[in-house]
Amino acid sequence: MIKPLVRKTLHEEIVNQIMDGITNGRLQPGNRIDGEAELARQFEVSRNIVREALKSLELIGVVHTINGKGSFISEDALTGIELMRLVRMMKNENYTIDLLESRIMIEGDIAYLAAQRATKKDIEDLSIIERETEEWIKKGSYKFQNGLRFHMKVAECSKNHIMQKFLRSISDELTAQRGQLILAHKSNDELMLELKEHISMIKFIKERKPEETKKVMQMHIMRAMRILKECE
Amino acid sequence: MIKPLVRKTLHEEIVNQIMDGITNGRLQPGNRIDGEAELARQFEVSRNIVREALKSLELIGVVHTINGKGSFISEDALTGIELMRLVRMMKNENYTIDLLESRIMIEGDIAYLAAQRATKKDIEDLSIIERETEEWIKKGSYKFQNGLRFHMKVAECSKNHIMQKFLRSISDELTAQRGQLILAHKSNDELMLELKEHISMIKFIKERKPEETKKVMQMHIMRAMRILKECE
DNA sequence: AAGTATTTGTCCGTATGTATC
DNA sequence: GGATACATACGGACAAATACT
Repeated sequence: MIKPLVRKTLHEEIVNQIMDGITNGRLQPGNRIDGEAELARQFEVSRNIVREALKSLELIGVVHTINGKGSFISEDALTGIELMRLVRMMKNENYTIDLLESRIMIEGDIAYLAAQRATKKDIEDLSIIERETEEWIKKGSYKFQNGLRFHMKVAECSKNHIMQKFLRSISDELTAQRGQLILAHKSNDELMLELKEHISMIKFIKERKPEETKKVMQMHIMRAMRILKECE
Repeated sequence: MIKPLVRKTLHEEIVNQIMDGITNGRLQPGNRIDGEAELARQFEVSRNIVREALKSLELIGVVHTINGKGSFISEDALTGIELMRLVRMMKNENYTIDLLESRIMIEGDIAYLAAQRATKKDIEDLSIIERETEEWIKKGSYKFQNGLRFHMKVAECSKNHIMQKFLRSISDELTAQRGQLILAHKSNDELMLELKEHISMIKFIKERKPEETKKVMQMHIMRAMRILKECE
């Protein structure tokens, strides 16, 4: 067996230790953490290192620091930690299939909500996007990023901001991992077929048919999944 | 009008500027960022401040640093940024309703998958959890955290690690925000009713009935939502 | 193959602003 | 107001990793 040869940096080590402390209950939400100087002494590192760790944890809301008072474990520290681990998992290509499956589920839910909640203006916007996309395809200047516009607008129609942001993260990650690959394997015919599904969805949203909208959306994304699997 | 009086720290400002740069396309994935010394000169701050910002961004995978070479924008930098913004949104109590709705959707999906994929051992585990919970309720020693055990095990049955982690984040956040509140308003009768629903779900999972499992799960969570709304 | 410049990793000392009692 | 504890911020220094010649 070959060694992993990861040279962990000191601040990274401190971040992990604090996270673990919270996960296993040793550090409780609301508790004050020792001062920077004291932590530096305990970990036997410089204060700069402690600060780098603390500021990192602060960014994801695991701790919060009050000038002159000290640093405290946030009440909802676990949220940040779990989302942190979710980031790591999403970026690990071993979970690409889970990611795609998540997208199918989430987009289905979002489509369902969109059909219930889209305003008249929302539906107009969807139609405009669809027409523009059609022109781009015909011109041959279609880019992967264009394909996401429709999906993001549907997410907006759902009026659920959490699901919207989560879908955005998933899509960004999938794009980074396989965006070019997927697009390269899409013929113009396939793009036009996807466009027809878009139109079909707009119709169902307009008619307020959540279940139908959801089904078309899921079929729609499953094709991308099939294309992905084919070229592996 | 009164001033907002936000005293932003320097490293925070740098974090935001780099994030914005990536979002608006000025900084492209793969690009190298100027060295720490150079950035310190540009921002007119010390190197330590720059490092605090860079290490924070590294934790959420927006940049990665190689010793002796420099810092680079990650290919999937947007994923980290969007998940970062999701953390902020989840922690903002204005979005509690969106959060609960998300939980209803996600748990429905997870229950659906669980009914398709649970192994025999999974189902045994679920039964054990249910029996233990029943005893706790009868003893009167039921805690909110116990209620989550069943849900987390169902998530495990789904075999989708991404959805599992996301549900965990949502649940953690809801617990932090309203955990005590919800539990305080649950009578023993209500707890027993929930237990019956758990048993019903286990039955549907055993019989491989995804749609039914999903429906019970969603009803199950909607009751918590109603209790939440009642005591506002 | 060896040497030099660049860049990150780490530490130290010091000064200042802020909160608490 | 004064003392204390703490976070914020600065600048200098050297080691370790990397790149280039």
